[in-house]
Amino acid sequence: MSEVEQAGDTRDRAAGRAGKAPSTEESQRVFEALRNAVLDQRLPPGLQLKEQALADAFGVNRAVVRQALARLEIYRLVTHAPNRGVFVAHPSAAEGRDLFTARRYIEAAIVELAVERLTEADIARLRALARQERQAYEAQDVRRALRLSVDFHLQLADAVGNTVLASFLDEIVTRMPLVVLAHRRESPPTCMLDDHERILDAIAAGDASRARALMIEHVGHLEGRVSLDRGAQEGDSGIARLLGLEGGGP
Amino acid sequence: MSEVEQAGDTRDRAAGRAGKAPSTEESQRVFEALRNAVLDQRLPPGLQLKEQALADAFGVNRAVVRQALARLEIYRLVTHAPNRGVFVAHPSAAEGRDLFTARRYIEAAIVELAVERLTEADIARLRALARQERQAYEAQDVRRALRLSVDFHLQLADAVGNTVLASFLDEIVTRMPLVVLAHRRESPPTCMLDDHERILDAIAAGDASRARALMIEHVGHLEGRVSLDRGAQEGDSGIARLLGLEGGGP
DNA sequence: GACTACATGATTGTCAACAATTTAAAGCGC
DNA sequence: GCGCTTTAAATTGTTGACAATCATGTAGTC
Repeated sequence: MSEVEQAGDTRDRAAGRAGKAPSTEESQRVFEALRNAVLDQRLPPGLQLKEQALADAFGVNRAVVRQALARLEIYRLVTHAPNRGVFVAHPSAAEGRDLFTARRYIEAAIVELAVERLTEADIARLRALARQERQAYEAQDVRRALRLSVDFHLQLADAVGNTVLASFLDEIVTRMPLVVLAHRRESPPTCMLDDHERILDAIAAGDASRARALMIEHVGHLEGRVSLDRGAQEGDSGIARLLGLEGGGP
Repeated sequence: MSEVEQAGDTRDRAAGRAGKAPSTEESQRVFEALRNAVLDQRLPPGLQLKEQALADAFGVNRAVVRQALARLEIYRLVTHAPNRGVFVAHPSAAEGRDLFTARRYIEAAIVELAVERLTEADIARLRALARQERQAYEAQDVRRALRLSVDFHLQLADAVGNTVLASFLDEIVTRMPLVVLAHRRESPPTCMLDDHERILDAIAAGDASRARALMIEHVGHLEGRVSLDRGAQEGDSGIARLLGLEGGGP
């Protein structure tokens, strides 16, 4: 298995944690495909997902697609307008803020538990992952780096062993890409090349409060990449964004 | 159904937070009915939920029931065995521990935010709720008290205003009754008559760390009502419990 | 008597056709 | 040309029937 499949592997395991449900197996396949598309930011917010088109594309029945879409809706990845169809979600700024706030608490809890529960093997594995990620960044392969970054967070949660917290984090990171797409700012990314490795250092050293502080700071770096200012572009239907009319201050 | 509908009001609002999805409206109804049944501990873990029977009972199509069951599965309220059916979930001791651990972190986060964000009106409303709950306890109406207790936690999360954390707490408290059913211990309930009111006092006083400590202690009281000892009855199929053969030490 | 093989009944999974609703466009009067 | 009504296409929502799978009970054999 090459590197791409390797990343895909961990992602499927992560998906398995949040939405274990092997429902009908077919709908599971469709669900994960769409979910991965969201994670890779291939689906623009607001896009309509038509049942028949998806059924044809996946070679399945409309009922199967319907079930997959229903699950996507529960994870807030799509919104369902009765009698009109389902559309890729367009999270509001408020929703984005809530997600980041929740993420800070969840990730803080995870690193706190990580200090107690992680084995040497876990740390070694995560270190390798973080190294791969930094190499990808240095090689300008942003796509792969982003993927590895997500995998790092999910695998850390996985290693801690709390299935509930892991599923919560999984839901959060799955919804994040849509927030980024909807509220991206063109400012340069804040320095966060070795955030993950420094967090691992603190965990390995058994320094819970430092690990916690570093993780919260790290989430802050991520949040810096989007603009979720209160009242900025609240409640618009997205047409302004689609036409590139955003960014104008009040 | 007088009482049921009464409590159903606040409960439905809580459900609306977690699973907004008005999918087909019909399946929403079925979903909430089953969810409320779990919350009231009317469904014994392990019970099979047959599609046709539910469809007849609710006067809807099997497809509608199917959709509702799929959502219940995502919330881990039921487990789905392919080609065999869905059964009321039977959470393991490990799952119960994970739920309580996660709950401590989530509730701690909520009270921390509550100190900053709650208005006087919020606190007054919650105080009234807590008082009702204590009166119910004193009147020996355990059922109603339990219901009001759940409502207190959900409404507190609601008042804080973070939809993500609120939905996480909602999922946790919804799954709790099954844990209690599966791992109840007959020990007397620890004193927690005025836990909620004391937490409110700390919040009103702006004492975040005290509110946090009280909430964590409160969750500890709740956890004391079940026995989730490691390795106690791990992985059994539930037959021992059904026959009343549990409780024998190793 | 215990175990295996088989037949039966029940339940879930899949599917295509039909009905209801909405969106878009064409037609028409002003 | 503009606005309203009517018509048509496209899409979602619903229903029932059919196929696949599994549990149960029965007969047969060692």
